[in-house]
Amino acid sequence: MLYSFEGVIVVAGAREDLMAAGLAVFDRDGFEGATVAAIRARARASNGSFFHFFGSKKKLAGALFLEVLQRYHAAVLAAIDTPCGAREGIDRLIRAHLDWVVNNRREARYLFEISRSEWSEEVRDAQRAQNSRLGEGVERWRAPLIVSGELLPMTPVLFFSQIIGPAQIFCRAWLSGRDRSDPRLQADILIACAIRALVAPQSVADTGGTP
Amino acid sequence: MLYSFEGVIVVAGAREDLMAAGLAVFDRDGFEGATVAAIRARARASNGSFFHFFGSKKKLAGALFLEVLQRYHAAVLAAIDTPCGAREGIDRLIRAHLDWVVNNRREARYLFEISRSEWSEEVRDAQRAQNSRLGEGVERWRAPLIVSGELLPMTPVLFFSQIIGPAQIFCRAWLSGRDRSDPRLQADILIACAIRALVAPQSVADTGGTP
DNA sequence: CAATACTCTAGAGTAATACTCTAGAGCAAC
DNA sequence: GTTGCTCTAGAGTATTACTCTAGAGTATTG
Repeated sequence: MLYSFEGVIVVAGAREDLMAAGLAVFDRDGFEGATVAAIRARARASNGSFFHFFGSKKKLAGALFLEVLQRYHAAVLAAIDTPCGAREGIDRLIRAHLDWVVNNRREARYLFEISRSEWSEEVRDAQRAQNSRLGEGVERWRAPLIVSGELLPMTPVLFFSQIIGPAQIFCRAWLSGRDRSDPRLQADILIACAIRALVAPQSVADTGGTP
Repeated sequence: MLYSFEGVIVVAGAREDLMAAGLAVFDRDGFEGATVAAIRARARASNGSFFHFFGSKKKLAGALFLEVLQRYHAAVLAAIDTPCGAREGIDRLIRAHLDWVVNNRREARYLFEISRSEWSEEVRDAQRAQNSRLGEGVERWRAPLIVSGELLPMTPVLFFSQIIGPAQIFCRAWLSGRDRSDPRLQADILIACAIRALVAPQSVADTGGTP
């Protein structure tokens, strides 16, 4: 079913309702606690509909995972779609990650906490494809900066691990409720550490680091 | 039941058998796929025994989580129990983490992949207590190095996020099977990045970095 | 229009499984 | 011997993921 809402084309229908309901129920009850009945009820869909669109609870979870992953990647890529230097890009990437997690808590909780890695091959392949597309996007921004000597040379995964890894420690603590303080409060210091780890020394001196 | 095996006192019995069986079955089938029947069968314990010791499947999982967490923390703390400088300590901490994950794949998979944060308050409190004990241990090593100016001053959690965060990206990819290559291959470069992020600049020059 | 095929809805029924309950064996204390 | 406690045993129950059959709605084709 297609209709427009406030000028934007919106896709709705039982399938989309079920996925939205799934996200909500997974967030409230966790993966184990979430029952198909609860998801069906929230989406006002019959049992037949549920198993027509998704063959199982796990397949719904897999479809949801890929959709949320896509939205997350889009948010990260959007941070560096306009050209910028090494420090500026690192700043934007880390802030994009923190912002997305805080502004999309439900989705982030699902992506990083609730969803398990017991996906089917199909889902895993799609995940790999998504990951490499994200990698390519980041590389388009990063490669020239390695050539110009602003960024230290390293593998794409290692670079990403330095950007996202430390931030994720705070995000996971916040998402699980273990820590109440907004992870964005750590943005400045996380960025400073990442710049020291990733930006070439002379470049640090050039642009003038914090005194 | 207590008996000694090769000179070491070993505790065994239905409770321990069930926990070991739980770890094995969770590793093989994931949390969802693991059935109480499978765990019981592997431990050769009756249904009554299972629910006598652990009131539910989740409580077994919680007990297992705390036990594995304790072993992991012990391994990390052991890395810095003998005095050492900033660079040496960072090196040891990162290697200890990577080594533990690779040498205890089952436990690591359980800790970082399978077990989720849907624990009871009791388990979460115990987790917090464990975490702060780890934090204290790390601080005993770190505090003097901040005073002496070798390490940059920052909060304990931020420091830990820089040590563990990037390494975890590789460990999770390896644990999930997404990436086959041994995460320990990244040790040197992860350590180099962490040193740039955490060690005071003059100290970097002093000790002579890799050319 | 009629016939057909296809998508989706509906809900009763089934099999699996986490958990409960009652009974009792083994053992220690007194 | 009796009592009390810990642990074992397994039959029974309630929940829940999933299957199956039937049919309504809708597009397609002759």
